[in-house]
Amino acid sequence: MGNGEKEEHLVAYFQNFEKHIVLTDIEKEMIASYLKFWTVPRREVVLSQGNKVKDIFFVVSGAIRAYHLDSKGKESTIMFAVKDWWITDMNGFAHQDLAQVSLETLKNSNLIALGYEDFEVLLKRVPKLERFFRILFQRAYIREQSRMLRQLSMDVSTRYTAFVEKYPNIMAAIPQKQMASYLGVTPEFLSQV
Amino acid sequence: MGNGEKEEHLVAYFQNFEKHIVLTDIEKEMIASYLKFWTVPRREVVLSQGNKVKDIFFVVSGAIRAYHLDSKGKESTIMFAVKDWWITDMNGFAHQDLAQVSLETLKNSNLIALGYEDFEVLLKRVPKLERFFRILFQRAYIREQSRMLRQLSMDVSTRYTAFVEKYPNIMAAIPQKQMASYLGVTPEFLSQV
DNA sequence: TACGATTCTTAAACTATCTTATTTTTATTT
DNA sequence: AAATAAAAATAAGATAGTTTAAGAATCGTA
Repeated sequence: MGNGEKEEHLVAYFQNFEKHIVLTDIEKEMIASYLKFWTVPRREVVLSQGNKVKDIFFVVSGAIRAYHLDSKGKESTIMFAVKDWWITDMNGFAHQDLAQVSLETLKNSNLIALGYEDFEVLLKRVPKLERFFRILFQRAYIREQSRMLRQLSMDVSTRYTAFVEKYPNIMAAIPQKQMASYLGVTPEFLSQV
Repeated sequence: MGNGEKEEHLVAYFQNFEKHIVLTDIEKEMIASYLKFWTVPRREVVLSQGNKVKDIFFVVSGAIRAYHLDSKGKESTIMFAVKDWWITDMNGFAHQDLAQVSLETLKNSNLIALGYEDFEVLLKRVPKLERFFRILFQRAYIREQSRMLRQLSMDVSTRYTAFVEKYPNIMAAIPQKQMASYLGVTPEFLSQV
């Protein structure tokens, strides 16, 4: 990847921060020095269930899915991330534990990775980032809670419709099979619905 | 409520902050000046679905349940909070929207309430709090994501066992009926399990 | 401590969703 | 463009969870 391309990706990265906080050029430089730029082909696993979680990823372009594989081989999709989303196994990342999910690209993707130690260092050196991630996690929490509410109170077809309305761009990026494992039903049943 | 009692509750409040950050006496005083001390009897609704969400609550003692009521009258329990937990309708609170859930005490409870405007002001005046709430929401996000994983990948009895192991103290505080509406099954079925 | 209200249990009939298997359609690679 | 692999649709029998209803146990308040 050329340097010009990296610059482009950095712009997207900082635009994301600047939705909630204002960074000086010096702060941006400092942050940039910790980042890793990944170019990943379609269907590649960037984090494997059972392994230590090293990084949190920002999706510059492409799409990623987080899924869990249980002992019977059943897949459960925990999350999708497209352009401008952050994703990792948050439990493993925050507590430096093993991953409960795998992360796999759905398309050729450009990611920006930030290691756990570097994340912690950056929060200390650029305290403004605490605010950014406070808002990010607050929103993530709200999203998950809303999802659980839909899961408990709506039937499959209503849940499907709600998801499509809320995230049309994600919808477009994924096969129905994975949608089913996100909604908690079999692909065969979703197909009928 | 006497002033000595309020002092006691404040101690619990600040001990909670001090799990993640260190506050000076001046900061504590400033924070305290924004707080509201509520004493609420059992089975009282402190936030009603459809109303504006004014406060975020810290549970000093007692227990609270957050539940949603759908058009068919079916209850879905979104969350329980016992001693030392924070609770509100986070979506309504953060976006100053209407509540999607009601909050009801399960026992006589002592709560500390913080209004939305005051919450925002405090984050500006005591920026350390951004770190505290970043960690709080990060953990809340992890919790919700783990719950969804259990919901998708485990059957009812495994989910029940997992919950009891994870939150034995919450378990003790709630009727099985409400547990069922948290797990997403009927009380009759949970009873068989 | 006793009354009324709430919660828990049990059971039978019912329904939504799952499983498995087969066919058709759509993507991806050669 | 053909060949191959993956995904979606369809259908029938199996199962997990629901509904309804009635009796037993427990809890909270008088």
